[in-house]
Amino acid sequence: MSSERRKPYPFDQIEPKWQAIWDERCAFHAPNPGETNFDPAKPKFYILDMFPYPSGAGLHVGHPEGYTATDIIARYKRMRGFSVLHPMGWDAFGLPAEQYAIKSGQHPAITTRENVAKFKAQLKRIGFSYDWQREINTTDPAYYKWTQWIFLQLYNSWFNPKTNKAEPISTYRGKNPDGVRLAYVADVPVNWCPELGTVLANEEVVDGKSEIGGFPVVRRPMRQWMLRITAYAERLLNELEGLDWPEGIKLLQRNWIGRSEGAEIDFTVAQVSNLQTEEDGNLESCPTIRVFTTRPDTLYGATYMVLAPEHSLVDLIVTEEQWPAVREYRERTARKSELERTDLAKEKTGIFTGACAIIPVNQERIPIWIADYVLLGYGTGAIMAVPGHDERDLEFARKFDLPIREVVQPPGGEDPIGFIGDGIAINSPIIEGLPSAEAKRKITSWLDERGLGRSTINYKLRDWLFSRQRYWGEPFPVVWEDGKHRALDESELPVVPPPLDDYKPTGTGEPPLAKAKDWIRYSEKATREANVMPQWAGSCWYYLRFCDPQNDERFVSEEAEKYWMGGANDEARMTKDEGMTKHEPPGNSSFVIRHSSFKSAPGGVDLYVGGTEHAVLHLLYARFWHKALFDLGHLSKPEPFQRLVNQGIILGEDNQKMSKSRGNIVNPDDVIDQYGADAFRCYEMFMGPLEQMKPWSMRGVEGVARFLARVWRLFMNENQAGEWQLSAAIRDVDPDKAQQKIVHATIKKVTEDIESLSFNTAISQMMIFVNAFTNAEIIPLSAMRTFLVLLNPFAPHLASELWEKLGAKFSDARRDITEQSWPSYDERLLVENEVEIVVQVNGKVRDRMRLSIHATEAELKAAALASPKIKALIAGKTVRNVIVIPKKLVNVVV
RNA sequence: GCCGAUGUGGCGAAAUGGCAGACGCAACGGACUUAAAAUCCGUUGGGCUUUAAACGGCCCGUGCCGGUUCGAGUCCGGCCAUCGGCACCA
Repeated sequence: MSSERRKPYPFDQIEPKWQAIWDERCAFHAPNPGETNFDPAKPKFYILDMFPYPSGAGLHVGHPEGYTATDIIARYKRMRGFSVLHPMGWDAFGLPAEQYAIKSGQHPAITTRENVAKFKAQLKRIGFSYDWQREINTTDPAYYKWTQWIFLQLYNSWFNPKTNKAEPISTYRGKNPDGVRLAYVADVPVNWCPELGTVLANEEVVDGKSEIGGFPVVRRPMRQWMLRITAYAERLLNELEGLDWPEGIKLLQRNWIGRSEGAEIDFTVAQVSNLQTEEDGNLESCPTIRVFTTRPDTLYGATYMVLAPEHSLVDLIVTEEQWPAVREYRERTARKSELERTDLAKEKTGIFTGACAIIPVNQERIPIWIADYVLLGYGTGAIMAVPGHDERDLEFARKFDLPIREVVQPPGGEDPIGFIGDGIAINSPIIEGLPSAEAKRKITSWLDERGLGRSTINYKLRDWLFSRQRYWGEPFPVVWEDGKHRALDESELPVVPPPLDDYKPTGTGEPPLAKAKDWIRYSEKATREANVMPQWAGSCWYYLRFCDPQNDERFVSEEAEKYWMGGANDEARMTKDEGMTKHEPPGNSSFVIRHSSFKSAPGGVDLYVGGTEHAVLHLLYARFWHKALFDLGHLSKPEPFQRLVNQGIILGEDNQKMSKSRGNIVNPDDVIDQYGADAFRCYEMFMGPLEQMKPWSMRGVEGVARFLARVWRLFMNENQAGEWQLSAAIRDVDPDKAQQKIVHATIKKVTEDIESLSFNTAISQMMIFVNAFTNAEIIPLSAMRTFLVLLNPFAPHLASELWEKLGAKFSDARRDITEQSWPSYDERLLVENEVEIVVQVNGKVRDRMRLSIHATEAELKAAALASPKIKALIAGKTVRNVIVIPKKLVNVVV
């Protein structure tokens, strides 16, 4: 462009100016207890964004969506007298920096530093009111020292089933403490990704390929660090209840945890050819196979049994003649990658072992098969197959021509074969004629009495695979000596990884750190653990560190934790919000801050905003760590995040997901260059409901920018010389009645809409306000001041500047707008004397009339029936009913 | 297959069971201007109709079908479509 287009208002000067002022004054620093300026009378409010991974690509418009929402609330809450904790940091360990290091040889720390600087500059440009003194970085040794410390807490504790909580390992009385630690070592079949040279967690594998990069993944057994999250399955499930999270997210977590009630049943193996060689002289005690089932009432319907191919008893029971086929099958399944296993899910495969099992209730013999549709990791890795009442078993039985037996009579009289619901037990002597629920109970206790089974609860949730064969992550504070692991002492933290000449994976599964020969050697006898922690580790507890980010004595001081994450302040917060008008949109309860729940709120962070992609993993892992630390007495509440809100994805202008390949990515910097940060913020919020997916539109940004320019021109005129000066129309006079009304209506609407996170409609109301004043000859100062305060959370630079301009002319100005308190409204000023009443005939609007709001039902009815239009419509018909809704409408039914 | 979310003008959307489409975009018309941009004012769901023109009047309309109700975008039942998650979990 040859000549720069004139800006509709000078945002390019205003915005950097105020950002510099805020920075210089540390305007948004939240003091901790004990710090000067700390005001114990103020209730706290902890509002948190999911901190980003600072990628080389920089910020995209999706990031600031949630960040803008939280910034509005943070600014609003401050103006309502809260002490607001609103921090930002960097989740900076991760693969991209490491892969760049592999290519360039540059240490990932350098890449990370550059990317962080870029992200931070971009965020600052948007004018977010973060407390930058609390900035943290997961790759900073001062930070990950405490990540390692938390690992030590897990390592040094166990889950006591009697107390249902974690306790120091010293309270464990058993023989094998290493078998019960919350952090333990196990040889597990893992998802090995040869391309990345690392192991991936199940959830990092999508369709048999790595989530990052899309490389093929195969199963391979390896020694790994695991975290015993399964010990917390029950609590992670039950304690969801007290959280103000979207129901959908809670459901996702419930399904992920996957609790199911059922029974374990022991089956004796009937023919054991190899037993003699395996266990000499102990022929009497035949092995038993334990199965898990949710339908013990279908025990009589079991016609065969299936073990997972990797099941340890397979070797023991397989017969001589079946041995080659079984071995071949096992090798074939082991070779299958995850991808093939899911792809081939359509067709069931399996092989007979030659052995038989005995049904404990009737001594009947059934064949034992192995098949990969039975998973080793779930239940006992073995099932009793009831093809009559299970789809998978039915498919398998039909393919291999195994018998099918009916043992449940469906209630509706449909075909029992393939019926999987509850019905009446048939062909089942012990429970004959009982409904399924009762039959389950009876047969389970029958088995229990005879030591043949027991009721059990199973979870889909698996223990957390916690080690990675990478460089750019937290090293474990662990050494190995004589094949045994040993934790380092707290005093040896942080364990800092050495720089390497070459960050390439070794390809053998050995982590890159193994190359650092000097570092690995811990002492004469001991060597360091060479694995590192996964990226989740740092993000599992960052919200705690924000409470006290510089502490080098503790991961967070007790006092700070208690204040920001604790409940001591709940009362005060409630009182503070009493008297505020709230409306609860029905069926949308997740939108509303439920102040009534504060008293018993289990969570510490008051509002946590981020994307749905973290619905299970991050949120579940963080809850797990939080509970363990809570059990060990380090935290005051059992849950980390009281209220959770997910922002929706922002699509490109073409309604497609933004991506490089589609070329539809919108860069926030470009938007801000052209329209300013305030317009960018307001547009992000004006697009639609926060939680909804919605497409970007540059035209839409323009519209919002136009609104802000109208705000500017409401206050400012251009003089002959083309300079902006405060409008002479603004005078210190009382607003008239109509103006009064719109001021208070706007306070009410904006306040309620911020509380319910309906930012789009709050902005609409402010547009209505501005439209109403645009052509006023005299603009009352007080109305403008109120308006600027309402606008401030949304467009803080513009509001600050105009507030300052008003202050320069009118001596009543008191400090910056950020220090003003939020206005309250007077409901009485919103009430009109007269109101329009709609008159309907059979539910259709036929007339309207203006009546006093005090008109009685009888008066309304009379007025409606007296209307000429209505008279004409109901002429010759009998009025059957008249419904009167005071202040609203009259419906005449004929 | 299972679970969840969503479906309203040309577009983004709004609507405690009570006037569907607030607010914004786009479009069109007007004012200002030598002109354009910017700005300001107005019109704008579809169809039919009265009229010289205007004012008006009527019908239809919130994915589809049904129900509850004086009254349904909203509540209930059944379907369809799109998006997201899970996927042999016994």
